[in-house]
Amino acid sequence: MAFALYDSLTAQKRLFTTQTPGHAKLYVCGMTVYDYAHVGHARCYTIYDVLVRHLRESGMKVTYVRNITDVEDKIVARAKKNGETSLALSQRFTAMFHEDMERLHNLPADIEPRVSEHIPDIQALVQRLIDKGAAYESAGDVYFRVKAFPGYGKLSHRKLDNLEYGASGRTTDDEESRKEHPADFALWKKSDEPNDSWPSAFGRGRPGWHIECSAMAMKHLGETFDLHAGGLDLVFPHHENEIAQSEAATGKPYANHWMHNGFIETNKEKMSKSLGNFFTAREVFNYVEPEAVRYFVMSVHYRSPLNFDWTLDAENKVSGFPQLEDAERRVEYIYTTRERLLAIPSERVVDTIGKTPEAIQKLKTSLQSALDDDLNMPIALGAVSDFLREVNELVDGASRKKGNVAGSVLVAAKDGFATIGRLLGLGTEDPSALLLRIRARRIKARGFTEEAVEAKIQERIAARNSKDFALADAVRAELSAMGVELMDSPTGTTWRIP
RNA sequence: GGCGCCGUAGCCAAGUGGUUAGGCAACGGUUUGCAAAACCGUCAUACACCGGUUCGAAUCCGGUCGGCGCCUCCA
Repeated sequence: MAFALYDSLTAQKRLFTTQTPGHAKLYVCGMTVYDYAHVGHARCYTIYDVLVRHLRESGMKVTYVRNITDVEDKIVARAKKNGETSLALSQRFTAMFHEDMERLHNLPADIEPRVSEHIPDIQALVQRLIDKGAAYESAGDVYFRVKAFPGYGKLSHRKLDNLEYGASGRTTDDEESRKEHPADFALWKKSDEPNDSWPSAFGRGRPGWHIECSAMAMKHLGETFDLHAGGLDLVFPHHENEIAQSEAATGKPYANHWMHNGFIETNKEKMSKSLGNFFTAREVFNYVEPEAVRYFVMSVHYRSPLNFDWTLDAENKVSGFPQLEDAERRVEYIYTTRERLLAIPSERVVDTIGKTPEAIQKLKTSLQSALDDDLNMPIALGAVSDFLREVNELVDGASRKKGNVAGSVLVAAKDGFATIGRLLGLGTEDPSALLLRIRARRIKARGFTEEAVEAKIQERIAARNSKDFALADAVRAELSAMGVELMDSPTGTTWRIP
């Protein structure tokens, strides 16, 4: 395996290597659980899911650590507002997060450390930094001394002198006055929130904003591990600070490879909580299959921005998501094709070794080489398209008069779907269940019932049986106006909503 | 002010020194009582603009225009 992956630290694509041969240790920054996962989170964790799947398919053992940030100001604030404890709030949203991930077909992380369960580790790391002179106490807070770490800025490729302090307008003068240098950042914050602060050698308080990831990553993966990943917005300051505090503490390299995914954008703006221009994943799941979101995410390279729009109805209510609907049609194509393949009757399968079409034969190689090249999922989807076309062609061949398919080719096609499922997490559900679910949702959205459609179809069948094609066509036109498309086949009439 | 990213056919989107990306839409065909689905073909000698390097540039270099991100909340 030769997996080339863009590394944010060296700003170039380079071979992904592991410290322990055959064992990849990954840390992905997880969610702060005070709200539902939004579409941006869906993108991010789907990308890293494909990364993990790809490494495993390549024969690697993978330890995938993705934390849950359950100690944070926003959680405290939201819990207070709701009149509940931070723990109750964060546990609820952690469960929701897991649910969303499962619906997206994202595999669970191997280890999912929570900040609340690592307070002693965090405190020990802070103490270690104080002991080394890389951190200092100031009015009950503890700050990291950026001047103590010469490599500060190496990830985000910026120099300390060039930072425009307070550019975000979020720091307070009060806090600034407690720091030696404006770029110094808090490792421990003085606090006496009843359920959200802990006693420590440096006074009662809670962890700062970046220290938790360093503590948890090093605890579960060691002081140096293979890959650290997260959204592009974490490069600075979050990951920069993680490097600083970790390497200052250990004197060793922290992560050997850094990977960052691009944003979801809407109206050419980053989708973010602060701009309020976001949709939660589960809101979107009401309009399309979660797998359509997965497909959508994979349709663009992971470092590029991904544009996301929605349409509004006459009452200014959200009526749909065009890109996701396109993606859903592709997902339907995957399932329709698999359904057709599985429906080939056994008498059409001949017990011979046939010539397997190239796109079926080479599917796995194509997918792996696409992913080996900086996790190029659009190329992988291109290979999937080629594969599906060939599968349809062989299904067509098998259903023609006197047509058949060689058993070996059928096996290869089925294997192809299994590979797509394992590697990309697509096409793994029961085809007819999924297709019927989509249809049911769409007919409902159009304001009709399945029963009404079925009744019309019966009407048309009667007309056809009596060779009244004018009436049959009239019914077809009527259904077409309702958005229903009929498909006549030797085994009966089926319908769909395109 | 500093750092960085992007601009590819009607649309989405790969590629990034010479060789088919892929998808959607549209149109033509095979098939069908008519359709749909599926498949085949066309659209496609496209790469923001201006210079330069090169036998050869969408790709490298310089500049211009347009869009975006980060510079202590974000995935």
